Order: sequence, then structure tokens, then C-alpha cells
Amino acid sequence: MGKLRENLGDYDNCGLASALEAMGERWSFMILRAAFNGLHHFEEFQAELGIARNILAGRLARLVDHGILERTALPTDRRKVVYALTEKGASLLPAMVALRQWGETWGRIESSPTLVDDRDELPIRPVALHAHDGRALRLEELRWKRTGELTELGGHREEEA
Amino acid sequence: MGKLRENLGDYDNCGLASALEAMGERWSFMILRAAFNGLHHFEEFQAELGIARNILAGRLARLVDHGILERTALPTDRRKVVYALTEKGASLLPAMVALRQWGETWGRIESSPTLVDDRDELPIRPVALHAHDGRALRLEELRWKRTGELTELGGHREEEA
DNA sequence: GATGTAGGTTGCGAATCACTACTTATATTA
DNA sequence: TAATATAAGTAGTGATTCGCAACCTACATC
Repeated sequence: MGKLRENLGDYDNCGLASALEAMGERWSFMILRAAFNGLHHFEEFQAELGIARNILAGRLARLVDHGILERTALPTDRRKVVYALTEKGASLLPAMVALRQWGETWGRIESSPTLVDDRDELPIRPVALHAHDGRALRLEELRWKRTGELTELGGHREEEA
Repeated sequence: MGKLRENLGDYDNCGLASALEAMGERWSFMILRAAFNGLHHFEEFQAELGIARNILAGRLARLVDHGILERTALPTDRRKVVYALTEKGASLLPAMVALRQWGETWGRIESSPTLVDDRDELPIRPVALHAHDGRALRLEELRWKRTGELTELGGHREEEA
């Protein structure tokens, strides 16, 4: 078996590291969740999450820096600042929901509100991986394709004894 | 070891907070990614990620505590320890891939290897949210349903000025 | 003008991270 | 068998970040 692997920790080449660079800090995902739930103001986030104010200020600034939130001063009340999800921020929804579903499935979560389709109020499907034709894919059915080479994913490598 | 920090909110008994409790620390997702890529040993993780040894030891112990990795001593070489993904750990794949895809889409990632269907080597679909019948859902088509009540998601609240 | 509100910043102790050296147990080699 | 190498950690040490509370500034309201 080839020893070809991805170069982990290489920020230039790894989307996961890049995502974590923006979202990997403590509270970032909870802030995003609050934003998805319609919160827009510093004091709202602070009250809802119970996060320390300096930490919240730092996180919001970072999320704005990364283009996940957009910061706008409200013209009707110049004290107020609106933090709104950008398209980039909103596109984190599948990742966030996948994480949330995982937590619900495996954690001791009692009764969380469920994400439902607005049209029929039926719960959405669990987030899963799908082939180009829509088939659901399991771990064993996946590979990395790296410009001509193939690497097994999730497989066991022999111990070189 | 364990939780010296306060828990993230207990935000509505939220699955997201629960997931972050297990996976929210620095390096956890990168370790998981390495595990998905077939790494099994302490030294492999350490060399690949360049993470400090004490931090790695702590993270691995935590992931084992949370049932994401399973720790087994290798009988053929009693120095070696195998860290393997559990079912719970493996079920983080959609969340991880969603994060990764987001990072690839929005970051300045050059050329990552692509996840492909093992059967036809075609790239998998971007992770997305789907209704019970398989329709793709956008943010505007979603609501929280909370045992009887409905909460708008992503909507604007009125400024109570 | 006085008071309240929104969105921060500052200081400081506690907790965590990261770098390096050390340890312990096992395996391999001479 | 002794010497050396390997695997998986621990321990000591600073640097960094977190979290709490108090404070500050601009604006709005009374």
C-alpha cells in the first residue's frame, strides 16, 4: 500500500485547517448559531450566550475579518451595530447542522428544537455524504483523488513488523 | 483531566454545544482528519500534525473519553497503541467534510485532493441540507420546530426602537 | 443636564497552549 | 546479554488565551 497521504497541517492545501482557522476558536460556532437564529447585536449575543464581553468582542471582530459576519452601524440608532451573516457565513449552515445533528445523536440531549422544512414542517434529513448521482455514501465507499493518484480513506494500514 | 472550563452554555440543551464539548478544542478536528486518513499511532499523529506531544496526549485521551476514538494496545508490539475511529467518531465524517468543503470554497486553497465515490471516481456532492423527500433546502426554507411552536430561522427581528 | 443604553476596552488572575527534555516499557541489534 | 532504538507518553517552563468585573465613550432619552 502506498504511503501517500495528505500533508496535514498545511494551511495552504487543506480546507479543514482553513475552516478551523476561521471557525475553530471557542464560542465561534455558538455565535454563528445565534446569528442563524436571528440575533444581530452585541448585547443580544452576550445575553444569550453568557460569554465574556471581551471574548465576544474579539470573536465578532474575527468573524468580521474572515467575512463571515458583516458589521454595520444602524442609521436609526447610531449606538447600535448590526452583525449580519454574509453569504460566506450562511454557507456554513450545512457544517453547523451536521455538527449539531451529531451532537444530538450521540450526546445526552433531551429535547432540542428540530430543523424542519418550512413547507411541510417535517424534519430535515440527517446531513450525509452523497455521490454525484445522489446515492448516499458511506466511509468505505470514499477515496481521495489527488490528480491521478488514489489514497484509501479510513482503511487500516498494515503494521510493518 | 476533564472539564476545568465552564461548559458552553447548555444553550437550550443544544446538540451543537454538545458536539463542541467533544470536538471544539484546538487540534481535535485535525486529529480526526488524520484518523480518517488512516493514521493510528501517537507518533504518526505527532509527526504529521506537528502538534506538541503533551497536547496530543491530552487530545487523544479526550477523544477516547468521548468515545470518538478507541485505544487499544497492539498485541504484536506491546509498545504500540492503536487509536481507531469508533462508529461515533466515524459518524463525524459529514460534519468534517462539510467544514472542509466550506474551507475549500471560501479559503484560498490551491489544490486539495477531492473526495470521490470509490465506484466511479467522480467527486461527491457538496454537503447540503435536504428535506425528508430529498429536496435541497436553503436557509429561507427552514424553521425550528420546538414542540408546538415555530421559530423563524435566519430572519430579521424588528428593532424595538 | 442627568440618566440610560450599546458596544466596546482594560487589568488581572486562572487556565490552557506550546516547546523541550525526560521517563518508562518494550523491541531490536551487536 | 548488553547496548541501542522505538513508542507513548510526562514534566517543567514560559507564552498565550480565557473569563470576570470594572471602566470608558458615544449616543439616545427623559
